[in-house]
Amino acid sequence: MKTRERIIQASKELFNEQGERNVTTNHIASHLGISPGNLYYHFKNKQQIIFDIYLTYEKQVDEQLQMPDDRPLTINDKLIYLQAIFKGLWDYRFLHRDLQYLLEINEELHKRYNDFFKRCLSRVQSIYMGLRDSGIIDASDKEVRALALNTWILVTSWFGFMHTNLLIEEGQEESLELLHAGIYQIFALESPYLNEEYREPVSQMVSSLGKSLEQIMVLT
Amino acid sequence: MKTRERIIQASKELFNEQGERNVTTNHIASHLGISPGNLYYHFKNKQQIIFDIYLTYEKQVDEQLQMPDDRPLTINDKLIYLQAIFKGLWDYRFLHRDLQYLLEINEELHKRYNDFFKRCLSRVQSIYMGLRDSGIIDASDKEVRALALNTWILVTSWFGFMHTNLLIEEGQEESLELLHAGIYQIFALESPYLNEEYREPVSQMVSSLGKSLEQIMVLT
DNA sequence: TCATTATTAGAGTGATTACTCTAAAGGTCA
DNA sequence: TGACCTTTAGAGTAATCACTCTAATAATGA
Repeated sequence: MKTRERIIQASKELFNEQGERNVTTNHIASHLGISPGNLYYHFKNKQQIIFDIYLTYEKQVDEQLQMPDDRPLTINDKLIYLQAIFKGLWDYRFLHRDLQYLLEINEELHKRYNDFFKRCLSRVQSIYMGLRDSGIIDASDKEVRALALNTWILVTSWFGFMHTNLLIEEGQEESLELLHAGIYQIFALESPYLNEEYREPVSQMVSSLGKSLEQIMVLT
Repeated sequence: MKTRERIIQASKELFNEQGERNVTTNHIASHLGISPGNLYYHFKNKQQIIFDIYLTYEKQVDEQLQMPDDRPLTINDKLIYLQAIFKGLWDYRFLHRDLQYLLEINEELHKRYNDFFKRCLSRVQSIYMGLRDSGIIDASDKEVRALALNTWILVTSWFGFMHTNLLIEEGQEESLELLHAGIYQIFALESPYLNEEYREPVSQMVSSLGKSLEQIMVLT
């Protein structure tokens, strides 16, 4: 792998594990066994590394939120959306963790993120409207808009919430379990709008994923 | 006001306005026109200032979430809860903004916050159960628990969301408007569980508060 | 009044950090 | 081979920050 690419990869991992604030450019360089000079040959500053990581994140989410244009949405589609989005959030969790600061110090990133947010919100709304067209949920346009926004906030805040409110160590096993708990919470958000005939199958599907947060919290 | 109290006040304001990361102890001291030595005479370090601010926040929320033990809950109670909580969140918004980092560097704070969270979640559940006892909402225990958790996450993430996704300046007018939009979103969260006869009055009450986020976002 | 304690000023310090500069090494191609 | 461009090393630097130290001043109380 090219040095530039290695820097992006390593930075992403270190930022995720330790938080952007705790990872210096010298840390990144020494983690890769390269010199600070080399790092700054490839990136003009730390912000640019972050910006480049963000671009890969944005691209990934944009692809994940595509709607199938040839067929109606199913409840399984919804599950796949959520799993993909939560996985992406996990892989780039430092972004949402330090978002306020990162946007504050980089206006270009802030603008770009704002456009991204609007696009995402619109997509989430479309997904819920797609589910309505498929007869899976029943909600007014106004309800769909409020639901989409609440979904967005909940999803993007999920790992932050987990980290602050439960004593989480960085372990694959646990993170996966808590990811499922996040999906569970999102389904709880939309479940009141589910049409009668879909309640049981959706409930089955969600509970087969893993533990709910409720179940996890009893244990901790 | 005593110097110690002035330090707490000024720190809280500066942290809120600029973020804890951007406010140094020297900033705080010079903002108050006192020497760094003086500041460190009253507090052994920056963490202790934060901890003391946190304690006032915790105390305030604990008081706000008391249930009336002599009468059933009304929809107006719910509104008052939300207004108080959102106001408190605004007054201490730096805490939730930098929560992950702040808990990470101070184990005592982390433990204390964890207890606080559990207590709050339990209170929010009680409030929803109180509303159920009053015949205002209709939801199973399981639904109430999921609803309470989603409410908590949404509320504590609200100002962070606002700051990152809308281009907000620090102005009283705007902040108040966005506070109302937050209340609007929370009511959207619980509205599916409202009993038929309360839908109209609640909807009236909420819309009389101010603009929804939807209305605000069109303008920006 | 005077001794004692509480409060304050302000210069200073060691550690950290983002980033720079120069020169060397490696690769490419005529 | 040798000219030229790309990549790398690594010492260094200016700025910043949390915090310390000493001595002066104010408050308190016998």
